Amino acid sequence: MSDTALATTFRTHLCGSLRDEHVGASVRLGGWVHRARDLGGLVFFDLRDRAGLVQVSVDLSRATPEVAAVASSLGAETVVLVEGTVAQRPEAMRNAELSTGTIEVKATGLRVLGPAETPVIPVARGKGEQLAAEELRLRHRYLDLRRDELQRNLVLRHRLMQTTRGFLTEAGFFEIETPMLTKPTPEGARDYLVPSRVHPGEFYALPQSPQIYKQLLMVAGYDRYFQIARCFRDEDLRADRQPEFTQIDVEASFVSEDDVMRIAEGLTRALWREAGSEVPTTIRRMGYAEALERYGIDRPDLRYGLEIADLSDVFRGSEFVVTKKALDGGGRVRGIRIPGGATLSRKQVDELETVAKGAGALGLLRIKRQNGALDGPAAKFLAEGAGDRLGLSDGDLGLYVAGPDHISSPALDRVRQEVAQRMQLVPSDVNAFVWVTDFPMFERDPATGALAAVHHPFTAPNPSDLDLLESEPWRARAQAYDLVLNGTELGGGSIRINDPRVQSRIFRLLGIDEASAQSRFGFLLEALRAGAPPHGGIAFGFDRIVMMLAGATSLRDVIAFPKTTAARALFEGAPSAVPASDIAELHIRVESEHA
RNA sequence: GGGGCCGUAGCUCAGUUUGGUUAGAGCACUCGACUGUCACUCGAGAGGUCGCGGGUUCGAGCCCCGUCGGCCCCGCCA
Repeated sequence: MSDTALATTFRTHLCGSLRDEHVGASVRLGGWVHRARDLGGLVFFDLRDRAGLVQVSVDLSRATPEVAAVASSLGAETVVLVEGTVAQRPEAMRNAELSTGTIEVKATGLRVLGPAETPVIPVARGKGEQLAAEELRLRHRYLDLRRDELQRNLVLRHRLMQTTRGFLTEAGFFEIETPMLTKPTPEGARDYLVPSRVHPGEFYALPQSPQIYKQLLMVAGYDRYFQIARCFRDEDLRADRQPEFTQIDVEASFVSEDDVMRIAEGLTRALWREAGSEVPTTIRRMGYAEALERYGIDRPDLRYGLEIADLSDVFRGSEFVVTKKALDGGGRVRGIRIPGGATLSRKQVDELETVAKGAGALGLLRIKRQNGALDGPAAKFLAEGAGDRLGLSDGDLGLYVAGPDHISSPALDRVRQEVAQRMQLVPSDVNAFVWVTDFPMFERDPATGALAAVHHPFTAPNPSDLDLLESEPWRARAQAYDLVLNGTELGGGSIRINDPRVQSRIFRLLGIDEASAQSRFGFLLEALRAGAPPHGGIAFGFDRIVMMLAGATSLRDVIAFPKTTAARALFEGAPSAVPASDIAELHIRVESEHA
């Protein structure tokens, strides 16, 4: 954006974009006083706007009394109008840390446009000075947002948004908005509910995602749709989870999994490029089963090895009680080999065991090879020569979990991640993208034993597994895919069911009877009966992508006005109580928690 | 719903282990000095509900109980 375009009645240029080429020019600038240095007869101050900082100097002996008075009483964060001339700085007075450091503006006019109280949290921070507490940063967000770091993040967010629009528009997608006041959904995350004034006792829900609407748009023939959609989920927060968040929501008709993945890769490539990074030309794919087998998780971090291996055979026949019990019970013994791990102390390995136990494992078996010999509680129970099949080289440590896969996989996943972090095996400059495919259609609710959709109930089964749906539903694979980067899920999607008969079968399997399906998803079933093209799509977690590309550690640093971990907005103080009359009008009653 | 950490001057923190005189420091702020600074420098000064409530004690920033707020994690997030 050129300065000419940003010139206004008040200003001719932006502070941060002045350069040597402007030397001699008369300029008018508006901005915030970043920091002032009053030397007595000479006052310097740094003036800040969205483009950056520029130094302004005021020679009090030559200034008018009015200008001199303002210059010697400048408080931080005051908004001022500066008139002056851009001048080259003397050689020795240049500041290499500023992009405007070779010049300064010699002020002839200086006026306060917006007086400012001393900021309650500092905007200008000294080198090495701590950031104010996050609570205060959120409470006084307009001050925190003035900081260069947050401005950079939000500008990047803007650019990524425009890149998304540009790329998808170019690819033939239409940006179409869907309602924010929608129908509550009984499963999935908890809904944010909005009471209806006109319909006593009835509620809207804020959308958890525009899922059904985008399918309706496909039925309606729009063929390719996208939306940068705000979504809401009333669940507890995390550093990477906000109650209201933004998805890049994409859906297309007459597509296969490959088509959606190709489009998604193109978008990802465009986004990463906009942020100055590259995505490999081909993104590898890995089946869900393989991901769980080798990494213990469906979103593996492939920046490092430490793969999980099945060592059941090595332990089979051993009288070691832990492994024997697991193997006899139909479980397995799986583990990871840590090259050079024999140097880990007893205490360190105990801490890894705590991690494994935290994930549900009963314990963490350890065997190390030192000076050729195997050492560890289970080692002496191994049959002659069996230990060699553990694949441990001298100095290695093997860590094993015995038991059923649903215990050992998550436990080994966490151990693997912990080891990688502690032993600094995670390269900082590698982007390991992977598509995880062939998710199962269903999983069992551990409490009730009932089938639940892994993805969502509109996900299409793999055509070759259609016959398994009723007989062995847990073996049926879905046409679903997740894009994973460095162990983080960037987005996920699926081919949807476009045959109403298949949709009914899935509902039945999920224990949703005809009447309930009709009342909950009737409008979708009806639409599918009206002639639905094969369609599918994907949704990306936009905030999370911005966070990664900005190098931020919290979603709050890439959202202008985020909520706290208790889902409060500290600046405006939401949520808040409302007048009793407003509540009465909505036909609802508030009960005290301790009534 | 559960676990952990944190809350002392406007801001960042020390002081809490072992209760004891008037609660400190740096930055910011106010006043004064200073014409080449860029985290300006120098001198002086002002600034405190130790988150809040209750308890123990002759005495509580410090110990105990409760509560509010923030952050991190588990559960939860089709």
